[in-house]
Amino acid sequence: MSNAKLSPSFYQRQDVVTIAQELVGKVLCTQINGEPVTSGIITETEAYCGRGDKACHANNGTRTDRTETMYQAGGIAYIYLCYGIHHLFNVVTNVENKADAVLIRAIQPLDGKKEMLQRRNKQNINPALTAGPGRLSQALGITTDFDGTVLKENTIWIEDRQLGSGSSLVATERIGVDYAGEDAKLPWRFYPQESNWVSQK
DNA sequence: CATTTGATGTTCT
DNA sequence: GAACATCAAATGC
Repeated sequence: MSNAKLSPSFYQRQDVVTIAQELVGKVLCTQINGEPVTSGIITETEAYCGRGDKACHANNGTRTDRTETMYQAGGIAYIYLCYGIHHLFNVVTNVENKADAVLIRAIQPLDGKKEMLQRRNKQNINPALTAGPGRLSQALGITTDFDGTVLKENTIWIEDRQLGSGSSLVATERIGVDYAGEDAKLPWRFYPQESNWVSQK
């Protein structure tokens, strides 16, 4: 059962925080415009809940053209532009009209390292290549063009390669959400204790 | 080293 | 206009 793609039933569970924890160690893969597959181990995630979490774009039933994607059933990509420059990749979870999502903040490169270096205009493989939500999206060729894409092969998908869990997960406050008041303190950011591939240390 | 700043688009006031 | 789930380059020690 290695290389199993995660199925809709994985994403459509109710507890976005559990899903965020389980996504760490899974493998995010992309194949953009017929280019070689690029992939990496997910090393950092954050959970966002559409109900009672002020840090979430779709909190409190806020529906805009941008957040409409998050209200769809789990198992699709929610990608939006941050600070006018960076494409941030999220996995939509839960069922239709429950706007939960998991932000992927960092990966560790596996396949297609050459393509990732080209897309990032870098010479060497180090955490600056893919550790950070804007960085990994650029490395994998993810743009807002793929907002709402179903997570399946030949574009964007996630595999469970049964990689040993390695070290235990650390839970901390989320990054860059100070504006959310009390909700900014929720320990909904997860990464492996011993990984160097996280967005800040 | 740390801190500041410029880039840049979408959403909300 | 201001703020924003950011990054890289420039500036200041």
